[in-house]
Amino acid sequence: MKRVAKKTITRSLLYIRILEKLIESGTHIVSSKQLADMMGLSDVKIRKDISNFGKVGRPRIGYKTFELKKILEDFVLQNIVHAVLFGVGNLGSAILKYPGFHQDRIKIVAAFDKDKSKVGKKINGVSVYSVKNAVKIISKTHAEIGIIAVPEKHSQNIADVIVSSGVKGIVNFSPISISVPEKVFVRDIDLSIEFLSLMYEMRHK
Amino acid sequence: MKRVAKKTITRSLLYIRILEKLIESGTHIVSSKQLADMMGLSDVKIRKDISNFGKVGRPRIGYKTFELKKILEDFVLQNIVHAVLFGVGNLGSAILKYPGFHQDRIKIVAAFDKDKSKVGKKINGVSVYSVKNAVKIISKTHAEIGIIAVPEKHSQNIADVIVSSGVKGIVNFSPISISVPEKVFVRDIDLSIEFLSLMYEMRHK
DNA sequence: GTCTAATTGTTAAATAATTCACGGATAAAG
DNA sequence: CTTTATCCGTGAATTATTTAACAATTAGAC
Repeated sequence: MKRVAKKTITRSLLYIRILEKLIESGTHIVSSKQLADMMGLSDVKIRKDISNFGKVGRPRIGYKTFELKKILEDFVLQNIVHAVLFGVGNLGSAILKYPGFHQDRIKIVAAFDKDKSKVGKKINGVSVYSVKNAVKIISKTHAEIGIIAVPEKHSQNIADVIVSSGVKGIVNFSPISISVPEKVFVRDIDLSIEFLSLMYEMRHK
Repeated sequence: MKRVAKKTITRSLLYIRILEKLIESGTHIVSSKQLADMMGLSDVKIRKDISNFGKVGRPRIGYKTFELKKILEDFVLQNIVHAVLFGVGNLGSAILKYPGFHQDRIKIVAAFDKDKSKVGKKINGVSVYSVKNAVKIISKTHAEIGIIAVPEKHSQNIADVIVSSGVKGIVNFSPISISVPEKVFVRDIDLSIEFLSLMYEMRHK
């Protein structure tokens, strides 16, 4: 199978989401231009992206929303993703309650915190456990992704715990780069950097 | 002035943060290799990035931490960034309390919510106002960035408010693309997409 | 002072992503 | 049945980014 560009993958996930909305609203056909307008992209980029997955559109008509969604899903999604969260502070709690995960295909199956007063509680239906039990619970829940939302000074420590549990994917919200074995993939979500780089862009264009 | 690559900018912001830590810990000199190890990058990429801003290192020695930080700051940062937040729900509250903004150069100067029970309160020192007063307060506080953390169905509406207030930068946390005039810059932070694209990467490498 | 090893800075090559240009398909009109 | 306007798919060109290769510099050893 041909290698698909990373950016094509993330855009395809967005296409799927828009297609879901279109289908829900009863739209059966959509053109690349219409999709482009909805997403603020160029139509040719959308056609190019889709072309990675076969010839699915019809000239003079467009794409069948349901069919296109199905094809994109087959290529870029798999089953529901199970994740565990480390750190039930302000950010961690917000993540547990984030509504986007429900409609989408992400399920947080357990949360961990050092704070004993939080352990044993449930937040948005997710139980909070002691970090000590993390490895055991991760293997029991078949979690595939670990989320780091602990204070910066504990991030590397938690990363080590996640790695030792065998999980191969980490979403890191702390503003520090964690070091992990090569086979473990990390996504850094760094709020400050987003703001500051946006500011740079605003100044320089 | 020569155009600097977008990715170089975001990495430079990370360099600044690491340099701050090094300076704080009393480190005066650092090599590109050391920086690279700390950040999980290649040393040549770091030298290439820095070379955009002049010849600042010394062969056989490395970079003076303070000097390098100063030079990077001069190029990629400006004064403190003032932002306003729309939506004081779970995510919005977490953003208001996010500790990374304090050390870094971002200050949230006001928050807005539709919910009357929230208006008038202060969260982490930031006052919550009615959305009706947004334009007025934005101009008074000289905010440069608007943050959208409202439920998806109100995102476009809030984006319009932000645009009408003259703000030229938006950080959008809602999982929907907002449409704004060309002169307004948007950063989408989409949690679901991060998880799902990470999952794709894990499967395909 | 000379040599050596380490480290920067830079040009060139390779890779990745986007945009352009246009051929091909086809629905709809007449 | 023919024409026409529209929309998809794609190879080529362009632009952006990373990686490789190596020349230049210099601190430190002797």
